[in-house]
Amino acid sequence: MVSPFETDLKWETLLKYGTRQFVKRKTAIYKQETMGEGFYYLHKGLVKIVTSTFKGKDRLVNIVVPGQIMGLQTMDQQPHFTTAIAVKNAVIYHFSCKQFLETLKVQPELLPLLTQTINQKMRILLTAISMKALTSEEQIARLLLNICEDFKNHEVPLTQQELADCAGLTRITVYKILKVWKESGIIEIKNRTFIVKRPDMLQPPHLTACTTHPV
Amino acid sequence: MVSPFETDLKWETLLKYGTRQFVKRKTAIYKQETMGEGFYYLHKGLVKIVTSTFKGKDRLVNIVVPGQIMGLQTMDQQPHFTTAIAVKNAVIYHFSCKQFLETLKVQPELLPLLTQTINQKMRILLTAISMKALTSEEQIARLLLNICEDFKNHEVPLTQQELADCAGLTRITVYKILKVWKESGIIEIKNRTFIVKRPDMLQPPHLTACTTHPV
DNA sequence: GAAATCATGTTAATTAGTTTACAGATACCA
DNA sequence: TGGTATCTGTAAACTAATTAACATGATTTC
Repeated sequence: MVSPFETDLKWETLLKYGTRQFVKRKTAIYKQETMGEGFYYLHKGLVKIVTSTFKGKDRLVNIVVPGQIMGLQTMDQQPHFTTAIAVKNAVIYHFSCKQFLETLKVQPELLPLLTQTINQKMRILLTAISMKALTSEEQIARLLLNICEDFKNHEVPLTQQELADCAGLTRITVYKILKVWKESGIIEIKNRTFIVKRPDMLQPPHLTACTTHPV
Repeated sequence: MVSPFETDLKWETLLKYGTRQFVKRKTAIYKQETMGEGFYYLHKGLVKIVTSTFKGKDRLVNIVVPGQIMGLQTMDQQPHFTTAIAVKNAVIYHFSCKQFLETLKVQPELLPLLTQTINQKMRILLTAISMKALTSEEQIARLLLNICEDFKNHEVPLTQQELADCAGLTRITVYKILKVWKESGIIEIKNRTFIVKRPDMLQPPHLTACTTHPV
């Protein structure tokens, strides 16, 4: 699931404590089950957070946009329970947990920032769970809307497979739905990126009219 | 989802800062969308954490057993995004966020306790998401195993409907699966509580043999 | 610039799970 | 103690989504 919430947190002020790293597209920043010695701030680029489910199928749980934090799980000396992969070349800052905890002691006003960030992640997960009560069509509609909001423009830099992984559906299902939307002019597909032309048509009340089945 | 993890956190040492409350069965401790001024420690009883999904269907996201914390969302001055309902008469301790943050300033060694607790909740949510990759039969199997582990005995104090709400399935589906398991002696149902007789049979490799469909 | 890899387009068959509907059992309350 | 409410048992029909399979088009990569 993609964050339906704004990022107005101020991690930027802490960048001086972090070490900058450059990450190439398709490279993992951290991997599920491995131990990490800190967390990351995304400065530029785009990162997807995936989790390998029981059957080995990946599930895309979160898309991290610049200004956001990832990998906080290691604050707890626990292995990562997700994998972070750059979908665009990225610039990240790494923070050591130990050092962050030290900083926190002298600057306790940072704590709200931490709890806010964690709560946001928690909400994202909970939203992903709630989404399962919707039809696949509604799920993908909300997904696209959230992504659009995140990117401020209406381009969606995800493949059909990734969209499917977001919602826990198959690529075929996603394809069928997108096809209908393409035909009715809600979205446009040109060289492998979607552009949402009519976000209003993806809003809940409008959706019922669209059926995923041929007449 | 029910916690698959142990609780060896030491919130008990902080009880002196909390105010004790008694909660009757079927009563809400806090409600989704309402503002809360603190979080809760469950001392005795049993509490289910539900979230109202988009279609109004409830989803049971977590079962809180004694020794655990609930309602941490309000640390962030945000409304609760879940509802907590006692399923057994409960004794809880309420902590004011403000006061807890003050305590944290003088006792920074409490921070790991907080991050551990939050991480645990996060893991629970993520597990619930991952479960969707499994068949409904496997989901319910894992659910029962987790619940058994949580309660240290093999009795499951949930209705079929609640099990269904845990997994995001319908009661009929749950019923069908339980029926097969009952017939093959894996579980026993007497006056509305399940007892898991053969937890081993619910382990992944064994499960494939059981079909939910009549021969 | 050719080969290999990856992403999309499309169909048909299958199936798992939902919906609906109702009867019987058990608990609760007052 | 009776009545209401809640929970379980069960069947049949339906449908949405999956699986499987293959063809075409677009990028990487060497």
